[in-house]
Amino acid sequence: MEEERLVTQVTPKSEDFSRWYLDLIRRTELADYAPMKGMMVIRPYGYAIWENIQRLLDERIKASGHVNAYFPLFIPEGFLRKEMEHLQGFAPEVAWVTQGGADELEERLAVRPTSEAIIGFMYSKWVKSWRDLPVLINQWANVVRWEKVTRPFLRTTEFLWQEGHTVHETYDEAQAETLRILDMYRQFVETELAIPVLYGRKTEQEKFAGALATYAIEALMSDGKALQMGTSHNLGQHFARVFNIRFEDHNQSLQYAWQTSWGVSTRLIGALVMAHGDDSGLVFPPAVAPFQVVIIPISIGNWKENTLPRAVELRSRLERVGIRVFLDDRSEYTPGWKFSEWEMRGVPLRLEIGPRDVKNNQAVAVRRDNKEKLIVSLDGVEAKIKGILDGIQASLFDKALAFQKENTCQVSSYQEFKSVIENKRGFVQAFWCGSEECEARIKEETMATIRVIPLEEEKNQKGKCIFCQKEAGTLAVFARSY
RNA sequence: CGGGGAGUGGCGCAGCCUGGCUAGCGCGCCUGCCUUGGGAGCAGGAGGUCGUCGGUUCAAAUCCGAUCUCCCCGACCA
Repeated sequence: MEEERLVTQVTPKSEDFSRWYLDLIRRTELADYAPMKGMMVIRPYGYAIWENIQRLLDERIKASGHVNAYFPLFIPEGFLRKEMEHLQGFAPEVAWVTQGGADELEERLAVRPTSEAIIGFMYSKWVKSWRDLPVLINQWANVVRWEKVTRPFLRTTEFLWQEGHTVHETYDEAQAETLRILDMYRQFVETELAIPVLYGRKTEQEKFAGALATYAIEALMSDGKALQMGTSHNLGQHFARVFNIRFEDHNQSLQYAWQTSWGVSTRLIGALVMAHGDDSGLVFPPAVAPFQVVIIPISIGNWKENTLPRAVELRSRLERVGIRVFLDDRSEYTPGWKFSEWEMRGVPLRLEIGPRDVKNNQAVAVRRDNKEKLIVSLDGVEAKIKGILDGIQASLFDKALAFQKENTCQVSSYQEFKSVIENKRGFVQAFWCGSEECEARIKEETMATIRVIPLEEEKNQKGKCIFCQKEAGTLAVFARSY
């Protein structure tokens, strides 16, 4: 009880999840509101997480044969108009540049909401032969979507992301790439962010505007709502046909190319907050935490002479083995204040060093995830800390997985479906006949949408549609979502 | 974009209905002393043209209008 009162500037999570989320983000300095609608500043503590995400994901992107490039921020209106479904999907949220300096532009420029159009145009110039394929390019960029409703990290007018854009000879290759990336995202999110995901195909209603098929990873936040964390699209030949991306194949026949695109965004930071955070604040998995360890010297007596040097030494020992450490040697705050502060900021492991510890050649380690306290000898401390951090990473995932399992259920009647969505939330598996009407009516009546049709469920399933009772071959996963 | 709520020092709020003298309070911040193993104490101090623009009035945080931003609930979305 007393402990929960420590963080007085943040609404408790159990009391009001939405306010907890917003309070926490500002109080811990992940982000702050900018004065323009829907825009935010990602502050250094939040941006550090993005840099870790970038570094770790970029490694995976490159390891799978992709290279980085950069395309223009602006897209001529005519380019967006080429693919009708794409245009219709994005038109309501495109920001336009109509003027350059004092002169009105002849053709207005879209601030990219996504880059398929401009990249499609460039690819048509670069792809001529089967020997040019595959093209495997990724870009790290910002995009702008003029959304009606915004929320820090989850949906902002401008956001940062990576978008991969590939070109292939055949449908099969494009489809293989689409699924390979989906799996890469799954592994990345589960390994580095410690968030378990469901993955599968999106319905026609939910797919990317202009794609043949969209696949996504979806995770459950701790309020029981789902969050789409990444998407991978098989674009088919839609963009190739309108941008004329053609190549001569092995038989000297001219073919339209097959494409994919895929992305994850700064939304992942919001997911970290909502998936792992608790009443004491943020809880970051060590893999992406801005600081993995915070060292707090216990300031008693002439601690600057006796204790601080040991803390400094400990910091360099840990840094030498690649651990991100912050030594909080500020004398204006008490140790107790620092404990709470760094707990709120989600640092995975706290190391306390006081006179007792100096005498015994040890430190007191306190895990953020379970508040467990343990004495760690400074002999071989590097390996021990690494071991603890690995343990935290693993147990955060296990905890989130247990939560996901507890909050996933299969229902067989519409009554049950409505009751679970209304009261317990979480993922709800139910048979669906495949009709858009049933999907739409369910959404209208329950606010739940089909998050994914799990890959392994796509075949060999038989049941009755939860809504219309007709024969259904698809076991879909429904949830209310962000 | 529709419905509702809200903008007052960094944060959380009071004051507004019923206009009036120096715009208050808690936390935070600054200085000093003293403390420091779970958000210490005392003393002194700084900081606000009350979101913005306009109107009414002798006089506006307060009344009226417009506008910007935030939050909640819906329609749209990474």
